[in-house]
Amino acid sequence: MNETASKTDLILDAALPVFVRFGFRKTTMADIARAAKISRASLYLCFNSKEELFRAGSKREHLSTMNNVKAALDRSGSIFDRITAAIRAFQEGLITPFGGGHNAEELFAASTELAPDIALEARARLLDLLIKALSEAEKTREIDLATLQTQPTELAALVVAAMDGIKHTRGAGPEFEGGIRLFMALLKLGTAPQLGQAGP
Amino acid sequence: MNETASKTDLILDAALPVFVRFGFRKTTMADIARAAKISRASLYLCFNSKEELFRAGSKREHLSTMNNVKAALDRSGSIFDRITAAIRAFQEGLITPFGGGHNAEELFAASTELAPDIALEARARLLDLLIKALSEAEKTREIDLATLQTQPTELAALVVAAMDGIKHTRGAGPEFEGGIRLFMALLKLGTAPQLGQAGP
DNA sequence: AGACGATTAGACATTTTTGATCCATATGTC
DNA sequence: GACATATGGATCAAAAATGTCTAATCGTCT
Repeated sequence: MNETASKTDLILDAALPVFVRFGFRKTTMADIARAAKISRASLYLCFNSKEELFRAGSKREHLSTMNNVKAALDRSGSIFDRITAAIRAFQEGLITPFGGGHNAEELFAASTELAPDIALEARARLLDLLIKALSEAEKTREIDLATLQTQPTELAALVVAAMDGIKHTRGAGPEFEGGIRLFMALLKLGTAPQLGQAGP
Repeated sequence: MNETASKTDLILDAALPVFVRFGFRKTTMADIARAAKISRASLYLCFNSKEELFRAGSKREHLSTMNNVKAALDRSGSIFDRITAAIRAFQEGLITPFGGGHNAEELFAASTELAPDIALEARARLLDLLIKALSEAEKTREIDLATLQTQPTELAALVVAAMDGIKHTRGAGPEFEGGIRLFMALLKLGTAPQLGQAGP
């Protein structure tokens, strides 16, 4: 099979916990090589720099997370439950693994500084998936956007913004869950289809 | 009160978890200063070097642990229970805090390399306390060393050696507890007073 | 055995970080 | 004001990290 991909994956598997434990700055290529049980020289055969390695890891993590997000939206259930699950997957995939603590901030900073494109692309894709889900829900009359005089694109942006705001102000634990639940309840009320308004 | 002592204690309080988390090598004076919420310059007003700071922390930790060991031996109960508790206190005080993992080894190495006198003195004191406890137990006829044809000093040395060996071969978790329990049972049998042999 | 690619240890120059010191400037305290 | 103490920043030597390179080693294949 593709040996290079498998090799880099093994390295990234070993590197992730090291980055999580020590942060980007305190993690050395020697640390990663030791964790991956290869030599430092071999590390540079797969990745040309520490930054490139980190970017690859960040990309893989984002891809994996976005797959979970998409799966959550594709499952059955109400549009609200699916969006809630998608948001939870997004948060757990990109925040929780960096176990809340001293390193979380430093790692997040490194991510947005060294690989801003990856993080931004993931956000764009999340927005896109939400727009698609909301559009379909509107077509099937599960939700009604006429009351709010809005569109799927605008509403999806609000959802993402709310997610960000809730995460920022509150912590990342059960408080975040509560905030999301409240917001989703609000969304449900605002988009409830008006019975007997379907047509003439 | 003694302001310098209190100040250094505050610094050591802040430094210990940093050392535990990152190990000696990866911990910088800037890290410690940040954790203690003082400036690097102030740090050097209390400790002349990183090594001196580490030694002070190690010494304080050893003192605290040895107090617990002494307390365990001074409590009531059989000599075997008290020795078992003392050994457990010794292990938990100097090993467990360095949460089992990557840093434990590095920290232990730093301790025996940067402050070998402190560790050795603690061991000597442990031996001394055990000798005293065994001597008193012999006086009160709780144990009988005649069967083994030995003395408190020799027996205490064996206890320490066994503790070391068990810790070294087995891990530090419940396996250590089992090993100690077995050894103490052996010790109990070997030192059981011979009934009706007290004297003419 | 010999050839081959992959992997490695190790030396290396360069850049970055850290340890440690110093000073000029706050920040209170008497 | 006089005094002690804390701080940020400049500074310099020492240590460590990055990234490159070469020679040696290893395993595999024929």
